[in-house]
Amino acid sequence: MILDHKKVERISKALGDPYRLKIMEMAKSSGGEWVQCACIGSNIELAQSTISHHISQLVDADLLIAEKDGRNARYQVNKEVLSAYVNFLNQLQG
Amino acid sequence: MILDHKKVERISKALGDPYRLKIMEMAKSSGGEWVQCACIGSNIELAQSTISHHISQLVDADLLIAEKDGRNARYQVNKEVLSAYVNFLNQLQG
DNA sequence: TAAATATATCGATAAATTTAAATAAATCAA
DNA sequence: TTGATTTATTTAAATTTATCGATATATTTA
Repeated sequence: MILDHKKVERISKALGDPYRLKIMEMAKSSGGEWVQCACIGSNIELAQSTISHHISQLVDADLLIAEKDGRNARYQVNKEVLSAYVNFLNQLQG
Repeated sequence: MILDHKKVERISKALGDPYRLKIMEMAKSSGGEWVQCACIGSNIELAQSTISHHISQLVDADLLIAEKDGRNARYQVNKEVLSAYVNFLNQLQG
């Protein structure tokens, strides 16, 4: 998968925030499993609406894959996009 | 080299702008050689002060190594930091 | 059906970022 | 030394982003 500049910008921006980095790490530490939105909320000291907004940005950047389960939502790291982003960065090294 | 979260945030933010991405690519395409600041300026349609500001952000994030040569400045991609950033991202894949 | 729960969206405001004009500082060249 | 050149800094305006409270939507449970 090849990312265009707009996409790389979107991903970088999404990763440029401490709370969103924390969310990514929580999604990762679940070892490939889905992470509940509620679980994220209980570990970050921000309003629920703010957390929802942060998650949206990660999903919009395709860094997280979202899934609805009844009234809950759960998320997973999108390894394919992350690895395409890494490829772009490696190519930046010359 | 291991990057803390603050550093990762700083790097991501620096990469989250189209002009700064363009600057990084210009620095890369020089094949390990130094790129003149003036060269960057002549390829980006922004005010000189704005470009200088963008470059500062890349240098502050340690994505670019800066060197002064008389009244000129030149830059190089910091491969070590870029690769540490890539390591962080890979580790995010679980 | 009604109440409770989980998440998303909207509107307002605060904070941060982007941009450029003006200016400063340093160096080069005549 | 004087004037031109290159880059950095300062300041201010415009734009974008972050945050939260209130509310909406969808779903589960009693």
